[in-house]
Amino acid sequence: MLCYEVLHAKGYRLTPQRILVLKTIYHADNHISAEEIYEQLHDRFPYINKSTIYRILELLSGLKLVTESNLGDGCIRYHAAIKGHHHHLICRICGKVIDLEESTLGPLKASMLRDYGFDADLRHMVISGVCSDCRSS
Amino acid sequence: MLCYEVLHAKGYRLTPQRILVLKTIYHADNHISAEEIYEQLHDRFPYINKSTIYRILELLSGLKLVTESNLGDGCIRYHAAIKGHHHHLICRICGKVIDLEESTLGPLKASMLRDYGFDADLRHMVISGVCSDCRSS
DNA sequence: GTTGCAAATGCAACTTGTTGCATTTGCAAG
DNA sequence: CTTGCAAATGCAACAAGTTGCATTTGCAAC
Ligand SMILES: [Zn+2]
Ligand SMILES: [Zn+2]
Ligand SMILES: [Zn+2]
Ligand SMILES: [Zn+2]
Repeated sequence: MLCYEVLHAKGYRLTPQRILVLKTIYHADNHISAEEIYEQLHDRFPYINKSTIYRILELLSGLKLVTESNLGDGCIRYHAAIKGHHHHLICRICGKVIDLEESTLGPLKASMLRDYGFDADLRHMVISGVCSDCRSS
Repeated sequence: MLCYEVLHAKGYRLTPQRILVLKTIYHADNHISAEEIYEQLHDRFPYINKSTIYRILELLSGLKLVTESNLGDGCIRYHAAIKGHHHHLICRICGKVIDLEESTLGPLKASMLRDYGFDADLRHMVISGVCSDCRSS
């Protein structure tokens, strides 16, 4: 897996805990929370500590190996960056989630750069609002 | 203050705690956190309870009397909606904050509506990235 | 001004996430 | 295969935010 090489190249150790967290995020169907990662791993490997999980997630996020997103359920959720980027529209009435291609926000990124010289990090945005079904009723 | 009328019109009681929280947010120079509101109020009115503050903020936010935003310092910060809306670009290198007029994201809002029928709530976005100064160095 | 009662608050226990520090360990060098 | 040591982890205490429930109170009706 490419992630291991990134860690090694930047001088970070390849510990069993880091490998387990990376595998858990990679194999998760959807976006997974720190708590869920901890629960899954602690069942099989009781020696794994909660604070270690949080520190590993902070590291992986800083290295951009995983993306963080706040889907509005009160916790940060993680996603393997290697699986690609995308955005979410979340309906605040019915909770439905619409996924957007990363490229959808290309014009926005370009206008930020042109007007403000600001290189916006738009890899995994979450936008709240009301979906078409809920608007018509 | 208009906020009181909104509360009354929707059938919510006008309690001393709610009035104090509204005044504190309105008179805050910048975006203020729940913890800061609690500290300021608890100094002068020791009977005020922490959980009450959090519940009031949740209510005011739901009624759109205040806007929530995560400026990346680990807590949600609040802003009086009556003072107007805007967006923030935050540089992840130097921490500088660039404020945007609400209208800047008008085209984005329009394209969400046109392409997905989604009425996006873009009143107070926070976008992370790298500012022009930090990019040139 | 009383009264009645649902709404709001205070309290305390709890959950979730963070931090400082002692111990352990990945891994590079010999 | 050892050794050395900075990096990483485990632990326990802590901070921030949430929840259930008993008590209090805003306020509308009389
Ligand atoms: Zn996503
Ligand atoms: Zn909906
Ligand atoms: Zn703001
Ligand atoms: Zn900068």
